Amino acid sequence: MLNETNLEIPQDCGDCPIRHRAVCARCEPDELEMLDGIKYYRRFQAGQTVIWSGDRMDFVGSVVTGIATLTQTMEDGRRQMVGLLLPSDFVGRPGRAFAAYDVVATSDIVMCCFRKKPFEEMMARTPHIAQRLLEMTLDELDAAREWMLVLGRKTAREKIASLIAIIARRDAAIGMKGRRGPLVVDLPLTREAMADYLGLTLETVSRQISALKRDGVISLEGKRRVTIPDFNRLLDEAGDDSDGGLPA
Amino acid sequence: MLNETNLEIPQDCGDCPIRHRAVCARCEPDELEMLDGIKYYRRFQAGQTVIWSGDRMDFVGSVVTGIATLTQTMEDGRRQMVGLLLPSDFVGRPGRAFAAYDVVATSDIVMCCFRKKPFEEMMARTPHIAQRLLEMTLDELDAAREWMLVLGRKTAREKIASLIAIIARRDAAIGMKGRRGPLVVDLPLTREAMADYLGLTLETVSRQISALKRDGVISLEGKRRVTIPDFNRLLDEAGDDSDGGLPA
DNA sequence: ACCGTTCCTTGACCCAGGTCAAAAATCACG
DNA sequence: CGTGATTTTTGACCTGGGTCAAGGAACGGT
Repeated sequence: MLNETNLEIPQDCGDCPIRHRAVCARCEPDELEMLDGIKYYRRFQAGQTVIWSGDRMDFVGSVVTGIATLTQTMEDGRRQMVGLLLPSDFVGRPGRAFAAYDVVATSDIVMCCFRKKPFEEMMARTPHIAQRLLEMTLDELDAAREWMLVLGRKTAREKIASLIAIIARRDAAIGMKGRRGPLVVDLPLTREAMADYLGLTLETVSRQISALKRDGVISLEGKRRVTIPDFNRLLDEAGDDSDGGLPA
Repeated sequence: MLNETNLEIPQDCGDCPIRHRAVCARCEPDELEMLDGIKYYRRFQAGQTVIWSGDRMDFVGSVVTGIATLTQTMEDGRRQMVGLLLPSDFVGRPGRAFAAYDVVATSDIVMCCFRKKPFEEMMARTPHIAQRLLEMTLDELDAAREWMLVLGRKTAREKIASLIAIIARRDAAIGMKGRRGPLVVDLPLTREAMADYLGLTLETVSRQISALKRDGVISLEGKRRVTIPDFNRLLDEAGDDSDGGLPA
């Protein structure tokens, strides 16, 4: 666990895996070069806390590889995940000095960071960045609202099915690997993290996953790898309109 | 109910009550004048649906007066409110052709609308608008995330206390009326709408309000008017850090 | 003042999911 | 491959909030 994989990965924006999805997606070559000048990479190990809620935040940045979570915690320890950060997702809020949520690395991650001040200045001069950030924020708001429906109105079984469906969709959006036939998805979360995401207990998560497996909606290989023989069946179990599925 | 109060209220942006909080907040006089040229007002009566989810949306706009809600509905009728639109809040998403949620007028409302196309064009040329919209969207995202904690982890009693606290805070932010002493707040929502907001049934909402009254946390005058003798007590019941309250 | 409608309250009962407890599976590491 | 730590599964039981049902209270129209 304590392996020091802190080698810096100096990288050119040109071969960046998230070049076309992150805040910089719309930037012209010259703008990109300026960003290139103020960026630096940071690595975090699985389980590490990137930022504590309430801490001063002197940077913003993008997840380049790996998965992180945004969570809120009440005084008595109840926790709710409020965001799942996949590659290209943005962390931090320009114009805000203190973190509003805990950010935790769920897997080993690499982040592309910018010191807040220079980034804000650059944003003021570069509409392409602000435009892209607005677009991404609107997408996140939509995702948050969909999640409010899940949290407020769905049953435990529907919640699990919804989570698997969402992860499967995002995987598909990125990887575009072998369409047709059964999907295979890696759940990047522990049962406890899923529970925090879904407003459930980890016992209930476990029971409902077992139930979906028993009923043939999914099958498991190990604890984390899920096979989905029929995606529409899964959407049905999630209580979603079955037309909202993958692009055909 | 069918009184035709459809008189247009031609209004100058200069005396607009939401001039300094809406999308136009940052605009310079000349920019404001351009907006003025493409705006028009629409009124809706309490209970009227402004937009149905899935409908083509050819305008965006701001709530000027009154209250509206954003809700999502599942096929079987389960409903979740995902936004509460108060004066100055923005409706619609630039770049999106179809509404993602139902928008319903909870009280009589006046909206300041812009046809989508001209507004988008103007946004591209006017960074002040895009900047303000980004800021507002980030605020909404924060609100949505706070709401995810409420939906996912709070008890029914805490949910009700949270809702009252939030409405009290927003009222205070706008009105800045008589600080000190017991707050008086009008709940702009029916019990059913509160239930849709909180992921509860209306019966549970009613019971919990009665319980908070019985325990002296609030008192009621009629069904909608709430008096809060001790705001910190209310925050406590909401499960919030009691320091997050009103500015002292 | 009466009626119909809408909104709200309260009671009785029940069940989905939480809690507590223990065992099983998996993994890291010597 | 054995040992301890971590994660997951499963069982037994309980409770918060949902469901169903019956009244009340408030309001607008005639």
